[in-house]
Amino acid sequence: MPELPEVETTVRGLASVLEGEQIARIETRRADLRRPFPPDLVQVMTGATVTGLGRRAKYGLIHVDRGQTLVFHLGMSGRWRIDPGELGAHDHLVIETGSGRCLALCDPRRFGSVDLVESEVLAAWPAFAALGPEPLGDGLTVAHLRTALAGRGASIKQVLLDQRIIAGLGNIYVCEALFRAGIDPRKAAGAVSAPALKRLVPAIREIIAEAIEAGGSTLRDYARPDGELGYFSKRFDVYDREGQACSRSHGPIARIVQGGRSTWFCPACQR
DNA sequence: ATGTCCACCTGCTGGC
DNA sequence: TGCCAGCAGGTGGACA
Repeated sequence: MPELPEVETTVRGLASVLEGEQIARIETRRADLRRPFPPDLVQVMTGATVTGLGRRAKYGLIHVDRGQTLVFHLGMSGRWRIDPGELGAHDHLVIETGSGRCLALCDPRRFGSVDLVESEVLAAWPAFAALGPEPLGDGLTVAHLRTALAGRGASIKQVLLDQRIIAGLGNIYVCEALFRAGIDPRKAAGAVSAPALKRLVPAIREIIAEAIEAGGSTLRDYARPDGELGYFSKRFDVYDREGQACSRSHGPIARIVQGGRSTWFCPACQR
């Protein structure tokens, strides 16, 4: 699943196909993903011109000239296939452009979603209204984290997965950022020291920026929309590396479960 | 409010 | 070889 860097990579891939293009045809091939497709999706999008692409947190945005924005989320297993040729069982939404290009939203687990939102009030859309700052934006500061984490007894790992604190971090990049900042993922969020928060902010920015630069990560079922592989997965320090040697301390990477999800970290480096 | 658990769904991997 | 348990990038609802 796509975290922020994978969604950003996806959006850039889609932009190269959709920007300025007319949507000649759009087809839903089942009734729902996580939620039903919007009932007016086909009517609104057919014949519309794409005015721009965007991203907020892990959501991709396709703006059209009818004051509406198609908002998609890739869930755990979603990806867009560009000019797929033959459609498969998990290609649930298909878009054809005026110049004959084809896009298929493929999502085997169907944890993703597609919504239609009025572009003017996008920021007030319920799923967006509560989101925290973007990791690469001006809003992610030590002061913000200090306030947002104050008094929180849950582990820093779990709290950083909360999209209201920072928008767009997922399991991979939280693990990687905590490693880079040298913070024990089990530590209560409110007990993380000021110097540690000062390391955490640039650690998050760097990880996310490097991952976008590398074109996202490639795991079990993620690929860039153009079919090329992302290279960031080769650079993980801790994610999915249980038992392997830490690049810094050379001690073994540990795996624990927090909130039902795996956390990988180096017990020697992260305190 | 905060924290914890679990459901949603399919596919892959590793152990027996 | 085959089967089955366990696990996977996220979100959000139900509970204490």
